[in-house]
Amino acid sequence: MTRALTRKGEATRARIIAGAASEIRERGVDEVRLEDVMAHTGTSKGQLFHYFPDGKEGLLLAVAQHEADQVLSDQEPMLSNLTSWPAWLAWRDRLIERYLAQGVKCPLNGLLGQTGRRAPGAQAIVTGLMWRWQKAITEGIRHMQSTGDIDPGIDADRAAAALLAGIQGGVLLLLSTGKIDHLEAVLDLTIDSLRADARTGGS
Amino acid sequence: MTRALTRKGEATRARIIAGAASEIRERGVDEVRLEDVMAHTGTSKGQLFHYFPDGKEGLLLAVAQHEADQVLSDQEPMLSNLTSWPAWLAWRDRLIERYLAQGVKCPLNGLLGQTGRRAPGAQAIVTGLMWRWQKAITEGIRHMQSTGDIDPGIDADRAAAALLAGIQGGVLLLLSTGKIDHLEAVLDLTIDSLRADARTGGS
DNA sequence: ACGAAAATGGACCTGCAAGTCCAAAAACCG
DNA sequence: CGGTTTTTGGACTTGCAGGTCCATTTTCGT
Repeated sequence: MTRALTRKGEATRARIIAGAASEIRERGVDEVRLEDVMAHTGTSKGQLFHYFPDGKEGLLLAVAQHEADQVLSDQEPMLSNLTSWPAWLAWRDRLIERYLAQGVKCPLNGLLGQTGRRAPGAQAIVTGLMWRWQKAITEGIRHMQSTGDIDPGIDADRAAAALLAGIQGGVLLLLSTGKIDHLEAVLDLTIDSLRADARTGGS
Repeated sequence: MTRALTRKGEATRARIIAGAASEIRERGVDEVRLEDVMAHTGTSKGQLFHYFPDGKEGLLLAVAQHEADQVLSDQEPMLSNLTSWPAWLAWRDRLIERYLAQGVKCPLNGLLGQTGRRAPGAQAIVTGLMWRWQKAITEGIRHMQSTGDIDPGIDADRAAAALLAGIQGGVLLLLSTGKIDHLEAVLDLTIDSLRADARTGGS
């Protein structure tokens, strides 16, 4: 196979991805020229096309994957341990804190709308991210149902879908308005609603 | 003033905006060249820059405003008449129907992420759209509270913020995954939650 | 009808950013 | 070590899309 990557090469490749990702978060996909990436990572055009033969498209794809992974790992270990109400609140706090800190510089912003159009494969990456994300939430709900903290009658998948959508919309509105209020409202009200269902036994 | 626009001119200008909007919905902002707009609307380059002296940026801004208005007017008259539970469900159905029909060709997709970066003013347009949208929902909730159909104890603005975020996220996920499930789940569960609060009197 | 202002068509210019190419340097491996 | 492969630098090419310009036609107001 053509699988040949020196240790140094591996490092350079990683540096390019990380640098490009950072640059894109800062300025947006279509404001970032390959030249910017070169300057920011101390590389040459030859290197870019050496490690990403498909040019910008290939690079964007790699960046998209990098960012998608980051989004989830930033929520760990909370996201994978939604096993009690305090754990849910800790996860909530982590989300708020994270998005508040990053403000407008959101990797999702780049991934969706922008990268998605150019690189067809990026669509798949986003879909995969959402799927994994929702799956984690679903498992959290199921666990709470198994312990009786959430009414077993509700459809865990459907509830997770709604919560995930709320989060995405909250982040979107954070990007548009600069205010975190929507994200907060969604998280608090949705989680409250899950707790309420347990109390009232609403089917 | 330089305010001079013949009847014919007005028509041409409108045709350009409508055509550009359609083209952008179809292929995305950065896939649409001025040449495409010209071909699609039967206009010349001279006309484009005659009606939009700021070039592509100005045109995009006009398109953004056009699309933003469309988003809300598409929800009328339901959105402004959220005065009973059947009315809420009718609104819900209209939303589902509308977004199901338009599928991936979403004006918001163009407005956010893409137009937003290029034209600073587009950000303001999106913010304005969200604000008006949320205001309409808030008023719906307040009305239901006044008739006792929703518990007066809940924060109408906060609930509306959460619902709006859910809708945005639902649409976003529709764009990513092609499935309407998230939007449906958000609408149904959120509205159900509002009704439940009325029954249980949960504060 | 007629002069002024607006509308239209399209040739032309220009800058820029992606992509190509190759030659030199460094790393790898037995 | 020495041959081979990878890595690197950067000059050069190319295509294209946005923007400029102006000559011509149409519309408008009186």
